[in-house]
Amino acid sequence: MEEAVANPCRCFRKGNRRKIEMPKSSKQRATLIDVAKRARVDVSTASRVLRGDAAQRVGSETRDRILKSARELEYLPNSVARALRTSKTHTLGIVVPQLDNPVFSAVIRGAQKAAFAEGYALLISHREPGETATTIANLSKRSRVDGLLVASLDDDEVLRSDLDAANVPHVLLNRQLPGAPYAVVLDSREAAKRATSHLISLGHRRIAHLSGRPGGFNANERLKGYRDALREAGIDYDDSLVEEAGYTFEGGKKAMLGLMESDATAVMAATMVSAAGAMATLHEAGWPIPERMSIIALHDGAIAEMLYPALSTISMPTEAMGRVAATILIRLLDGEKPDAVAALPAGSLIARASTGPRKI
Amino acid sequence: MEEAVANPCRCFRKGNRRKIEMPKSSKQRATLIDVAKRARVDVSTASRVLRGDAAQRVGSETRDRILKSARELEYLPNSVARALRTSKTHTLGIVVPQLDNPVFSAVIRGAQKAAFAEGYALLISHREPGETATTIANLSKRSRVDGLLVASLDDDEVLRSDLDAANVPHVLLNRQLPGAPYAVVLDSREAAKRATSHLISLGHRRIAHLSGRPGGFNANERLKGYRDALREAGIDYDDSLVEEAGYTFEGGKKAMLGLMESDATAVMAATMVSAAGAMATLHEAGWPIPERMSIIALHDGAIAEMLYPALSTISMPTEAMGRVAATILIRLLDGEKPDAVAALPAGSLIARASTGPRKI
DNA sequence: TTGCCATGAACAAACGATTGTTCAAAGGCG
DNA sequence: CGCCTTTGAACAATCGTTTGTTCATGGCAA
Repeated sequence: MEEAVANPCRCFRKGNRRKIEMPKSSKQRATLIDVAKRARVDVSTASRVLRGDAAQRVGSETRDRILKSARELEYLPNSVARALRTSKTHTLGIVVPQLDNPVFSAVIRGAQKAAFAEGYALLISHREPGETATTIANLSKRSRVDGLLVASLDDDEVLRSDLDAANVPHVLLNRQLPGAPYAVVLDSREAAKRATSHLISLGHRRIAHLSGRPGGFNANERLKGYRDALREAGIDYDDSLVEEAGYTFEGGKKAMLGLMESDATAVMAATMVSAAGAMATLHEAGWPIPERMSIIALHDGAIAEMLYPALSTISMPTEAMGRVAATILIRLLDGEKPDAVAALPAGSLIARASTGPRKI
Repeated sequence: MEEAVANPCRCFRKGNRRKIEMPKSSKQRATLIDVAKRARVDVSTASRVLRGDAAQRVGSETRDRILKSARELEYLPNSVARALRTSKTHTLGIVVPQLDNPVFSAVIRGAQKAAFAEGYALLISHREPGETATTIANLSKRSRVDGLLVASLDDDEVLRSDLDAANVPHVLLNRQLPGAPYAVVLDSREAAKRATSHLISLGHRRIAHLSGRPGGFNANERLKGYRDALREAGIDYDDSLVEEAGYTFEGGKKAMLGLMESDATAVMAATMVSAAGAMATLHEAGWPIPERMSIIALHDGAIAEMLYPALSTISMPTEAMGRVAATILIRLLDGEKPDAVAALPAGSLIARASTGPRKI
């Protein structure tokens, strides 16, 4: 019944194709076949010319005819057909745990730019914390993406098994995982050290740390940097000054509540968002920043300027991380053997109003 | 004959396939051919069963064999091949002007969820302000996406011609464009009215407005809502109190500078980001918020809580906008005729600390 | 018993590109 | 002047699905 409706179209198109040179209603995209037909060559020849196949020699006159024909028809290769034949989609997937965190926005932006520049598209997959592995696996198993850029706050084992199931080339973002070879990491340790040193140089001695996910790769690195700075300054490490805040506003708020019981005069937060939470708590309690409590965070971004007082930070090349990760992944897909781990240096101190000399 | 010599690889694989049931190194994904072979049916039959083709009757025994085979082989259809055959990629593209704006993050999240739920993937394209039309066109012309979700701050003509060039179904986000039928819009007018009314109810009479891109669809709507509220309260409209701030932090900062010359006691900002800029200026000048200047913004989000004082807002269903837009687009692609414009109601007032009674 | 129709499944042709192989003509060499 | 090597371009198979058609079979009515 519907068949009767659906059928004539095909037949019409077919017949039309064979008889008339340009049957397509200009709305219809031109295919390689159209180009070849118009240039009076075989599609294989047209393909080789348009792809710039060096192995095959083509007469310059023929070449010109094909090029001209393609230009006139505004030919653009159909990437689906190409993908099927070559089994490369020229699409990268990026998996992020939260979309509203400015850090991830920057990573996505960087990845997008690099991918685009290399002729790749970027598929985005927002993976809710509790969501199952299907997200990652689905993208790859149905061969929608050639490779994956993965940012995850999940436990090692969970992530590990997800990636195994996906069985697709991948580059980890700011994280290392035993068995997952490729990663781009920021020098969080050095950044944490610089942040802490800044506070020390302002005269602070009792410096607290709002840590990320305890046991996580980054949390450990940052803790190391924090201790490095203390050690260099001859300050004893006191683990009661380290409070878990995760990477959320709420986490920062709660953690700061605990820290206000201590004698800390300054805080080094793992990320801007948790720093913002800490500042909210301080405001509520009426503690002046930085007079009563200095605060500095890792990562820089627009919101650092929006906070009051403006947040001092150690900038981190997050956009570059996205860019580099995408580039590495593409190299990998091209069969090259890039370095397994790309370490990006920490950025510099951006001293704003949230840090000041110790007053008490 | 020569084939045997020249083509060893291919032949080997072919022969192998025919003899052994599961030649693939388990790393290799199973294809429909494998499933059919294992179930001893033709691939067309397998296809019809697995896709649930109602038009074709299949013996229940045969059906079971195919289903079982697919299960055992962990068959997942190759979406590229399917896309080639059906010319539907089951991929949506989303174009956004800025990735770090929390409003767009929310839209993307919503779109992602809805798309995913319908079996679509989401391709993201960050379109830098000055960037040429190629972004939009490239996604569609190479048939990578079936349709586009478009958020743009560009001028009507620019956007118009970009979309024309792309020639692909699209849904506009929070914007209407003559000639572009489908759009999801937020009720900015009502939101602006509510925000302004809130300030009026606090006793303010001289209320300034930080507007968006003047002449833009949203800026106009918001201005209307602002004037609606003033009119209802019997307050005269004074266009010297309307200052352009765009949608940026810097814009908000500058605009507030101008407003401080006026006798305004409250500000209604078009967006959180420009409100944050305005607050920064006030802080710099030492004007207490809300004592000397109340401020409220449209759209709610995490940063409203991070600002100091916490920003009062009229929440807007931005995530829903993404969700609805994706849903409409998919309906459209399914050949349905959804309503051209989906208007989402404004959210409610979230009164925080940045607005207070008029003091002077 | 013959003929016909429904049923269930195989056949085969696309979708638009890439790429290994073959083939005809032209050119060089002995 | 004929043979053999280049050179340039066509031929054809294939990627994994979908879907219009055809074909064999068995059951039923005439």
